[in-house]
Amino acid sequence: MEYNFREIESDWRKYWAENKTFRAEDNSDKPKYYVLDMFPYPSGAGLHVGHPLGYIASDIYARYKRHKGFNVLHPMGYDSFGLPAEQYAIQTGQHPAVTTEENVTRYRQQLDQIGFSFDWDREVRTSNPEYYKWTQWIFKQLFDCWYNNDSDKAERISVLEERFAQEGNETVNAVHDCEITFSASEWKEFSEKEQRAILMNYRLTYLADSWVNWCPALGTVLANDEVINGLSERGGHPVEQKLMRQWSMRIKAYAERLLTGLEGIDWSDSIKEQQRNWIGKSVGCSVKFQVSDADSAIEVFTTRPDTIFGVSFLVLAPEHPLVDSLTTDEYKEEVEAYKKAASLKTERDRQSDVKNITGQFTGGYAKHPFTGEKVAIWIGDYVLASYGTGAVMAVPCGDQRDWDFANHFGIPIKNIFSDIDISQAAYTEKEGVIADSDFLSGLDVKAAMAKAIEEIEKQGIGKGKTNYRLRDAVFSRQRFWGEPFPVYYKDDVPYMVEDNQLPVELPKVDAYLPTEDGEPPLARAKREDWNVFEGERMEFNTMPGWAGSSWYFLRYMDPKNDGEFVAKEKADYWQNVDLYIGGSEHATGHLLYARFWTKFLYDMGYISFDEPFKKLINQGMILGRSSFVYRDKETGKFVSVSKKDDFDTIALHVDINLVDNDRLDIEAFKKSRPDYANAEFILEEDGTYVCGHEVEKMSKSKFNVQTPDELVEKFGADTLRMYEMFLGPLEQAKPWDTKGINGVHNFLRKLWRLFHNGQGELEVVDQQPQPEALKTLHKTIKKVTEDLERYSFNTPVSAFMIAVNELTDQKCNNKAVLGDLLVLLAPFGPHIAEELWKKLGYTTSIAYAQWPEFKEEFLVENSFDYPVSFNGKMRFKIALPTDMGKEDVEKTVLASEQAQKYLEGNQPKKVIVVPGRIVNIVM
RNA sequence: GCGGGUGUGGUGAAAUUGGUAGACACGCUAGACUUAGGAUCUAGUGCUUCACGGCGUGGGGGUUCGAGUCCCUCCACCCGCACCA
Repeated sequence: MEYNFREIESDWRKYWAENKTFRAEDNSDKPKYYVLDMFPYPSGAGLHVGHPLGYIASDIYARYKRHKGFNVLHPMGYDSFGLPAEQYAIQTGQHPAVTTEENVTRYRQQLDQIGFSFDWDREVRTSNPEYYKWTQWIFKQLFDCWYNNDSDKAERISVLEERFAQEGNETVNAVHDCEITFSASEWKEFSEKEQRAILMNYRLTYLADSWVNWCPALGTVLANDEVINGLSERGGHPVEQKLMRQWSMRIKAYAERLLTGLEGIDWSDSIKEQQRNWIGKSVGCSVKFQVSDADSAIEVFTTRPDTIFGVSFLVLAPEHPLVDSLTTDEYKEEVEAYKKAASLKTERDRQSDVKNITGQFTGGYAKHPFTGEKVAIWIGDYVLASYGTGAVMAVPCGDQRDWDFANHFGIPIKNIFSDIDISQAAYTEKEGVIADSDFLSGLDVKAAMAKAIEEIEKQGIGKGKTNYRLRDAVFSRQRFWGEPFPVYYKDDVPYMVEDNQLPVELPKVDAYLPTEDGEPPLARAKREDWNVFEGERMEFNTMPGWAGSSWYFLRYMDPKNDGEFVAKEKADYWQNVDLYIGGSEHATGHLLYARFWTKFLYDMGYISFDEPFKKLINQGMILGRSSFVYRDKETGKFVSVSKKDDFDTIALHVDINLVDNDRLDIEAFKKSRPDYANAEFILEEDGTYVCGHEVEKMSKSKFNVQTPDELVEKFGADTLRMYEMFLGPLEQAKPWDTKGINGVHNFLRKLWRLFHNGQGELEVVDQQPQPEALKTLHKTIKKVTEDLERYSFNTPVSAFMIAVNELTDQKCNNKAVLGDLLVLLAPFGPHIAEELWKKLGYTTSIAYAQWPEFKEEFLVENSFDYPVSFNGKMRFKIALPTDMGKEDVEKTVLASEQAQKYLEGNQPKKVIVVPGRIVNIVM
């Protein structure tokens, strides 16, 4: 019987589904292991070969862990809220839920044919009301909490209210935006509305007027991680700054913990570094500069308090609130003009205009806090309103931007560094000796910093401070297809919907566009269209894409629980994700938000771990290999690649399905489009048309999309799985190339033949294995096990090929050896492994067969492989027991016949021994 | 500018703690066989040389009996961040 993968694979998939082979138990004596993929957004395009790459790797690992005796949780679901379904809805009027349902069905079909061992009973979809009920509930928890810096965790807002009532807010060490201070009695005097407005400044999710990234083309605001170089991540539309009343998440509260938490998790340096960058911690201090002719003071943030005597001017952001009051009449016009020009610049303009130095003197002066000298106050758009205090003290001798600014405007530069020349550039190194600086003179930079902060604090003009670049995350989207907020308004004050009324479901709307007044689509819903309606109106915004994905890994533990987002005992059993696989594009988005929410839920005692993903692997992107034909502009003929330079041609993408090994299938090409029916060609000498090629991102428009479906049809799922792994290291980006897939397919055929005789009948013997077969087997056990333990998925495939080649040469058909080999192979090619396993006479699925144990004794022989003369050295490759010490190896080798012959009675100069390996004898 | 990563045959890539570089596979060459299957089998395939040999892991230098691997330095490419005070 031939290797009939089609029949085998569909049979086994049916068997697994019917028997729920991969169901994870919530209670088990076995140790748990949680393997998770980043769940996909079910787009209309379906899966291409790049999507399953990570899923295959995680599936291999999950199956491996089952063989190793773990109770494995390996679920899958859909991040099913999102923009494309909504855009489609706007165009066609079809409800996004319908589109989403269709796409999910298609995804499921495609996923199913690859033979994944998901526990589908635990599937989650973020757009299901039973799911987003709990997204809304978590939002409510965040609303009901504030961050206490003293206990360094989130606490209930009721605790805060009590403290306000007892001591006011001055003694409360919270992360907040509250600009006023009040006493206990004042607090009690406030109306409820006033109290709620104040509390809003403390809540972990809050409604406030904030400067947000507004994308007119998408008609919604975006979070910072959704904006790349001033353009929207989706669609690449321009983004502008706009002041809007929006919900935000006070992620800043967790900045320090998000930073330190990175140390304990096993993620790649590059992702950790990206998160560190994004959080952007800088340690320094704040300093107040008294404005000369006014009562006000300008507070600046600096990381170099040691250079305070080098200050020669201050620069404020054009948006700084004090600018207007500082500006003298003389400069009013120029300052206004500058402010206007700055406000017209988009984020993108400002970034691309970095080298252009601009600024404007305000006419105002401040007093240097130590020298009392006059310090000119400028405005400049290189100072960002949103970072620090929106004002900087400029030290041209120690900061290149300040140096450039001073030189450009002819401001004198004071040098406070000993023996450093600053005539050509600023001295930005954080080492050296400070000079000409009163009490700091003679100190090195480090000591001067400490001393400066001490002095600043003593004088009460500032204090040591840590700043983070991380901004609070905007949480509202003016879209339809997202989670509704569990929020209603009464007297324009937001209130939360009661728990027992959740979920607030998406209401029916007549169109998915914003209203004429520019309100979000939900504003179209009538009162009766809402399943919950309270107060004067409901919240019209919806939550962003990352809301549902920030906690979904918890829901898999207890997907059907209607009373809690996850039962405590289930979360305690499963703990955090042991292995998480997905793309690196979520570094500063999903991966950061999920960590934030996990830490919050931990603070609240709902879960007992504060990092969601222990080990993270980022699979590389699979790129497409596009094919091109070259059309002569003059004649319209298609010119083969080697001759294209003789003509004036344009390159056209050609569907890769019409191309095999760069050779164009001319007949199929002619049929592919009516206007190609009479195409003429200029061919190669051998009469074929050879296409050009290029590596690009896989996309429909480039005709370079390879779907897994066709490959499964042609070669089977096992071949596809193993080939995707064989392609190269998981984490590396690589172009898709189907060329080598035959090699993997042939390997599986060869494996099949190993079990069968020439007539195609099963032929295995159940007796004592040959030593050489055992050697091959145990070599493979060692290799595959070690490789999987270090998450290497490509190298085991080669090991299998070597094993099968060797066993074929040995004509091995030993049941015990082949059985163990099948277990090793099962994670990679589960269908063929199951089939052959059954043929060997086993009645239960191979999925839980015990992983074979490596035994060194089968590899070791007490003999010298060969001695070689090597540049005056005698080299032995030996295989000796590893427990034999270096000295014993040396003695044994020297005593050997071969060595004696080489030495001819002389003493060796040196003997170098690597145990279990090689011995060099130097004469 | 800062940070992270990668450089190995025609191609994808292997290579424990430094220990025969190029395993395995694709492709290619020659041959065998056939029940034409994306078959199978045999031999070859880093460069160079008729050969002996020599040279080879981006370039240069170093440590070592021995370096793809460790150290220094330079180069190229990729990714992330970037007037962040």
